[in-house]
Amino acid sequence: MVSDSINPNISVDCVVFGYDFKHLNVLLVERTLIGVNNETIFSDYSLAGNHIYEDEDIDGAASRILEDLTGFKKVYLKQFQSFAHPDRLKKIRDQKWLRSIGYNSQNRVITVGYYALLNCKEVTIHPGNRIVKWTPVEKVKKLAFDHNEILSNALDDLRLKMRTSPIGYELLPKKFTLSQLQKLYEVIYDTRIDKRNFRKKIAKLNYIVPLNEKQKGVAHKPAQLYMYSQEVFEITKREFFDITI
Amino acid sequence: MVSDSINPNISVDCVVFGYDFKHLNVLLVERTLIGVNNETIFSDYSLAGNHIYEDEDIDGAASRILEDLTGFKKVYLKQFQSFAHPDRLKKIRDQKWLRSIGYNSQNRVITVGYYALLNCKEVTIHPGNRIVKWTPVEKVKKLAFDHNEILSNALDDLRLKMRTSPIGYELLPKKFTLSQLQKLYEVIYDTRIDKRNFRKKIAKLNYIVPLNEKQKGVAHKPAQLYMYSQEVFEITKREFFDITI
DNA sequence: ACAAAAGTGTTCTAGATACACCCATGA
DNA sequence: TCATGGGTGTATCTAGAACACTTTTGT
Repeated sequence: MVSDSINPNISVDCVVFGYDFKHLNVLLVERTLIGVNNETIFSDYSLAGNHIYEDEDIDGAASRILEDLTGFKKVYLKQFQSFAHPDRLKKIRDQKWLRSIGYNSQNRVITVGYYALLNCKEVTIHPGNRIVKWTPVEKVKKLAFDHNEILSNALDDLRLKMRTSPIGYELLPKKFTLSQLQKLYEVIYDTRIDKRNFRKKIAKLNYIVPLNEKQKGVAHKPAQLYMYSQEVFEITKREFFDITI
Repeated sequence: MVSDSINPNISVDCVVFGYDFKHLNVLLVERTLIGVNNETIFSDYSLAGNHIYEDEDIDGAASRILEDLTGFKKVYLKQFQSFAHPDRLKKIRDQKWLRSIGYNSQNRVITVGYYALLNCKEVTIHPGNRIVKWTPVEKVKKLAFDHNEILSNALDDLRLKMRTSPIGYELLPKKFTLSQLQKLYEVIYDTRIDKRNFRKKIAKLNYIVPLNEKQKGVAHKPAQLYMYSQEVFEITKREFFDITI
């Protein structure tokens, strides 16, 4: 399928967002530079990213990188922005790192940013030989390259996109409760929502479908489970005109 | 400032939108391939685009391309999507064209898509030695390369963006009437809006400021002129939570 | 029996929609 | 004086906001 020649000028970076019912997390990959005497020169984190193959589409490259790192395929993945500042890989530690892994550190590299949405509890990460960790987005420290900027723009785009399309469900398990959905909005927009008003609003959306099933094994009244139906959404959505600002 | 070495793998394409109070137009550049006997092999249109210089940022490259073509600088310009399909330049006529202008037609090229917003009546295009024309977006025929796809995605992004940020004003002159603004929304969303309701809505937006000035020289009651104030918008905007779908 | 989250209704306010006539100007 | 687009108000309906108690389960 894919040739073994990579394009040295084009890479893809994936911001992998995962929701665990408490925080919005991002999946970070450890980057540790070891010196000749086996000492650690530095250790920090980066987003999941890599160069693309010459005969590979970028959407395909993004899924490949995600599958490589996590072991699963069917994940919501959206291209949101490209980053191409000539100096984006020119910080000293980034240059050292690039040379250590055998790259020509003088190459101009444009990276295409994607974000992935998934539910932490529904998936298991198979990181191969890399060390990865989930970090709540508000606790992320200084990352490799321009990855803080990439993360921050991904978050902005996610917040915007969630207001105009039903993508929040990608961060939840197939079957979810209304409280889990409400908490998701509260976490992403850092706000509080009234439970009764929220439920009235959701009740009007016919693409959020109640199932004949309740939560089990919880130490309180078990909640009704719901699913999101893409099919119902497609059929019932309508164009609207609104100057929301 | 800018070195003379271009990056053969990275280009920028600008979708230049212009509003003329009747249509949303896009600026197209003629592409004519002339044979050895001076016969026209084909003639069609493309978006405004070019490769970037090695030491140039892509935002800078986009403004440069826009300035080259139109002769003006201060234009709203937004990156919206990158296009990187391996076969995007592989159609026969595109290959012929690339060879005729001295490019290696086998190069893999990723292009970063931008759109520009301006008012046709407020600007004069200085296209240099190129032939350009404004075309209403709904009348655009088959374009060069993957430019129809780029245009169509730019339009989708513009329609989405206009719902959540005040960018429509970039398509109007500095001073505009409420009817011109209403018509803009009607054209872009292909819809009809009730005049009284529209005006009530606008009246609530304090960043659309009435001026002490009216239209002149029109064969009917002259309209009140308004301006958009970015400054007022920045100060009065507030975050909002909304599941609009 | 207690702790924990689920689930539910009413009142008030604000915004959306539908709709028709008079006004100021240039030709 | 006519043609053209500018400008205005009311009544109805729908959606948003504020607010507190009972229910069901596991421990």
